[in-house]
Amino acid sequence: MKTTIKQLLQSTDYNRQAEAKGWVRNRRSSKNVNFITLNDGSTSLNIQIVANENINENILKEINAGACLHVKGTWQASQGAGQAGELVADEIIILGKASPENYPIQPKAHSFEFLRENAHLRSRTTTFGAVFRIRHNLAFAIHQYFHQKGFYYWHSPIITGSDAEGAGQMFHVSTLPHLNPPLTEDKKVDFSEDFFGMETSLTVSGQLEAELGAMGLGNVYTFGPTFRAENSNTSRHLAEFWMIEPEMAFYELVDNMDLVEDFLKYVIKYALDNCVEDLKILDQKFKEEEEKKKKEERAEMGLLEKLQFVVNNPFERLTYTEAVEILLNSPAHKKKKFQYPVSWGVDLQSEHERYLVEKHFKKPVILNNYPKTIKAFYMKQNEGEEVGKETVRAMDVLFPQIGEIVGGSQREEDYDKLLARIKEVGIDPNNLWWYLDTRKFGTAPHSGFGLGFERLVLFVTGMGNIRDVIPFPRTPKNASF
RNA sequence: GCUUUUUUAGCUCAGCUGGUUAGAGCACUUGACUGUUAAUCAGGGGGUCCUUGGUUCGAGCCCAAGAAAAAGCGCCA
Repeated sequence: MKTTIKQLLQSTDYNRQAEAKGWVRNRRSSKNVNFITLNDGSTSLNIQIVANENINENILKEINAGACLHVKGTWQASQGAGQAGELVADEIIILGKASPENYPIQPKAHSFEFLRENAHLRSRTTTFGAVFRIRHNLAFAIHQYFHQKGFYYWHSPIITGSDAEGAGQMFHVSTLPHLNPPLTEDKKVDFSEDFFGMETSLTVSGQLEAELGAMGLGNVYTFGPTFRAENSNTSRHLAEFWMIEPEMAFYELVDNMDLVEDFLKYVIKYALDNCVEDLKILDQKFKEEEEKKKKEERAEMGLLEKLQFVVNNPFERLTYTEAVEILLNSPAHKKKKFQYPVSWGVDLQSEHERYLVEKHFKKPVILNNYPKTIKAFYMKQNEGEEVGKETVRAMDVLFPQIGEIVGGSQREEDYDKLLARIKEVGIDPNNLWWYLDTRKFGTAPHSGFGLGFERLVLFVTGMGNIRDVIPFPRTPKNASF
């Protein structure tokens, strides 16, 4: 097995033979000595290779940024100041050349837009190396958290025949010919001729299937790709993203809120404990980006400070009704600063959520018990409420800068109420017979939530655009790589 | 999808009121330099000014249409 640069850098066992393989970040030369900065992705830190006269000049010429090297030499304490150890090369083998005139990644700061257009190479940069290592660690922490809690990883299908949740426009999945597909008698596409014998799409949510799992296994979670064909052009939306959806039998809304808070704190703490080097790099990058902004638009905390704060402070919990009260009494409302008017019953806009999180409470907020009319059909209806003021047991977790990071609810377990609500919103109950069956046979109170994985990564890395926290982003008009 | 902004060298950008041969830093290249840290110093090469059409004696600059990108909004995770 190969030794990584991370392992070598941790070693103080000097004056021994060692090897390193990686990609050249930079080469500096003077008359008798060359210094090569090499990185293999195992850590954000680079290793310094010292190449003396014994290395052939023709080989040195091919050691340009981007080239891949295998270096054999002596690991020794560094004579220079920037690093503890350095690898003095006896032999350098060029595994892969990189033409210096064409290789796009230079040893300098590039814009995120440029690197997005070079997404196939951006994992070789310091920032993106850090982002993707943190992304991995967060994914691992999520699995570890649920595993420790006795949850089962439940694989909900990616191709689905149900268009029930109404979470967004769906991508169709079909093997029928685009031109002249088979038609039914009333001139519609005849999906009975299609691969699955029915109209199918990519999933917009694994929740309904997760509920089925929870009704047998108790506590389950999904963690998989999710697809929404919405023409959303923002720094917080992707057409293909990864979502975590735990679903728990015998959880009431308050248990759901307890879980989501504990869960978010756990995974953020995991990153703080296990991604120190990478977070320091991003903390620095965050500082630089903030300095470009106007003073009034700058964040109050640095990245590391913000993550510590979230881990160490309780989230604010309040009902939708209380939130509306706060908004109505806010100076922003009185001075008519809100673009969208607030009143009980309207869906809160980004500006309202931001006001609550960033101005009023200055901490993560869990909003709960929303009006029934603005939430999905499967949410549990509260009882004994005034007509026109009915609420459901929904909860959204709002984070500073990100907005809604989690949406969840206690589910309606009453068969009659659920069926009535399904009909009310215009869904054909026949399409959801399997979902309704869980309420028919041994129904149980249960709850769950959905976490947008990239929004979590966005928050933890402090990056500004969700397209920069997934290796190959899919957005409207972009499916390259 | 809507609003605003942007598009000039490989990258990041400047380009005045429309006026001769479009500039800078970095990168690249050649050379110098006894240990550098995005090394430094000196020389050199490098342009479909996003596209199409228009106005004008003359357009990187003005007008129109289109494309792409970014920020904000909507939809949401």
